[in-house]
Amino acid sequence: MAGSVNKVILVGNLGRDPEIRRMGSGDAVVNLNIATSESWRDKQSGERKEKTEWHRVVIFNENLAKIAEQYLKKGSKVYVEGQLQTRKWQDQSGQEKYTTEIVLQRFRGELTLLDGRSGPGGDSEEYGQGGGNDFGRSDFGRSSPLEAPRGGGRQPAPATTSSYAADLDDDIPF
Amino acid sequence: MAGSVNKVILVGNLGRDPEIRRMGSGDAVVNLNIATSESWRDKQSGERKEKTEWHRVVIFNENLAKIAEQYLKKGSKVYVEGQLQTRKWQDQSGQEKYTTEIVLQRFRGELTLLDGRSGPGGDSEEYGQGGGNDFGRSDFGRSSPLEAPRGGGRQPAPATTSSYAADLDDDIPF
Amino acid sequence: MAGSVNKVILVGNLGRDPEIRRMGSGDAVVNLNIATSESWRDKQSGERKEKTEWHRVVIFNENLAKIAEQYLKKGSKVYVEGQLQTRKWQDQSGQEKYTTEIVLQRFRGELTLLDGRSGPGGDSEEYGQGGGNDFGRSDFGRSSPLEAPRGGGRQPAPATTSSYAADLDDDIPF
Amino acid sequence: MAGSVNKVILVGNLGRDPEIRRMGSGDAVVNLNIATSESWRDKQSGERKEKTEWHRVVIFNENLAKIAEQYLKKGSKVYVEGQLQTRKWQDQSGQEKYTTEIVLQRFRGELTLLDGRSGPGGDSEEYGQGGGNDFGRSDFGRSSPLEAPRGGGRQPAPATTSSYAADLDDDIPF
DNA sequence: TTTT
DNA sequence: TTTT
Repeated sequence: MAGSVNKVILVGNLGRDPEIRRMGSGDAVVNLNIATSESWRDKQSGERKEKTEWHRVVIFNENLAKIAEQYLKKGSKVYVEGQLQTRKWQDQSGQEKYTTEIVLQRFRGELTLLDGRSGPGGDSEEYGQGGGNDFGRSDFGRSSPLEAPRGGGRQPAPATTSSYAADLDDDIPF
Repeated sequence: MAGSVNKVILVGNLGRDPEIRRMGSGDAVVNLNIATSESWRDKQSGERKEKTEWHRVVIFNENLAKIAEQYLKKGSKVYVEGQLQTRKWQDQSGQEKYTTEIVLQRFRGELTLLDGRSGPGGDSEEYGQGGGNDFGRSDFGRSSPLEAPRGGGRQPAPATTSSYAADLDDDIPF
Repeated sequence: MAGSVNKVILVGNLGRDPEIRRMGSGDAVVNLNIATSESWRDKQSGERKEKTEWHRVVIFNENLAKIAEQYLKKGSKVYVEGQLQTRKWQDQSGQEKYTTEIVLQRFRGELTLLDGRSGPGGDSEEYGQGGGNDFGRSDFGRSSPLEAPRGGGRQPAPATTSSYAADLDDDIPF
Repeated sequence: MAGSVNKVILVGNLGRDPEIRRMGSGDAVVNLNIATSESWRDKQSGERKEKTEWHRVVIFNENLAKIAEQYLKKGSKVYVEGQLQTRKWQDQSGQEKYTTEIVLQRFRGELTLLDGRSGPGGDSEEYGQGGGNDFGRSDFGRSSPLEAPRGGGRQPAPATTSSYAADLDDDIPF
């Protein structure tokens, strides 16, 4: 539409382990079920109440899909940024259904693990020291591996996709 | 869930005039249909493509509902901030359906008109002079009218709810 | 300006305990020092690098100030939402200085504790069971305590300020 | 820090034309001065008040820099998404100063023109037809031009960097 | 310095 | 159904 923004920001916990599907192209697509909730005290009864909202997140972004696959699990607390998409489908009986999802497209979206210590079981020295389980705002996606990360002038070396992508193949990305 | 965030930010245009429903309590609930879209050039065909996403926005926030009712119309460009909620309902045939909406709860959410000149048709002197079609981050809601807007210390007079609430009763709030 | 948005979203850790100042009015104003950081692997050296950015957060919002005062401490991980404000001041030598802060005005902003277990030392049963250390998007501020939290129609009871405000006086708000 | 988020979202107007600097590498770096403001009615005096906040935005992202250079001008209304960075510098007298900016790093950030019709002066046919002055969430950056925009599976062709990057070289990107 |  |  020209001049539009479609952004969802969630901080919540995975209700179950990530679900990974493999596309024909070999790319992984990861689905997350994320719960957010609010609690309050009911004015009348004085009771504490809580309402949980479940969100369906779909990750097409390759880097983030890999990371989700490797490091997220049931209970993980994450920061997710994506866009809303509603798709139509038909159930077995031919009924039209609509599902709204938070989508992290290729080269788009962000996913950050917020648990104190969420890396791989063993927890490598890398991870322990290196710091940063912000596994990459995958905005960087698969940007040209030929592109040296010169950065933005006076900024210190910026976090480019290239380095993240490389990391994913040989060691822990955060 | 403790420590969760559920936030949607949209900038888009209304596909039709706002729909107003009156609750038993007399409160208005406003529904907006907002379009966001992205465009890109297809690599293969070289054609320009565009995909529009439609969002259903529900405003329970009283101040924002009034404002939406008065100043928004088909085509208006708005900034909306709310939270995702999915509700279950049954269609006429008893089929279970789910609808996901961006909800602006009472005292919650934001709604800002982004059109250059979007006030009421004639454009009142109030509006012309008053300035600001940022019709109030309705966070202020109907907070205590007994509360003087002393502000935050060194800040210049802050925009408090009180003043907004007052405005709503006697004149145009912006 | 009419139609403007000024929003900052941070997820980071406190570099030191909150600093509380008491205003003439008796209201508390809380300052937080929050660190965010990014890490990446340097293309040339192959080394892991990390850059930390420090943010100065000022909380005028009374509910959130109380909560920050009570439950945040050095190292706490928080989600903060506020607005950017730059103010001018003079140092001892009369030099003009500018400081940019993330401000949570009265009735505005959000503050959510993201640590797994961040409540008060003893940890009440309330807290343990009730869930929710999302201590209230303080949008609710001090909205009218005379206002029953009827909610937004079909929504389940919404989290209103009233209940939160009440909580703060007699028990743990989350 | 591991698990951090540093995000600024602004909707405001340019106080003056973009300032372009050319780096040694030939890359352009663009500075924007953006105003956001809030207005309210003073409780005591009954007067309308307004406070404007000025923001310094720095664009290192190459695509967005080009676009800012070409299409933004004094008065333009824009949506900007970047991150906070504070840098230290010395004025002529050797005094230490700090400046906080909203930075759009390479491959990062977003910039969307919100004016109804803000394209190039003459308004090319391309622009008129092409649609979309959402000039690309430059997340796409300069990602590999060898990467075909296959998209995210069932999604319709997604907006990939590739197409945007290509556009920038031969015609108007929106 | 913008915008309303 | 909007917008460009």
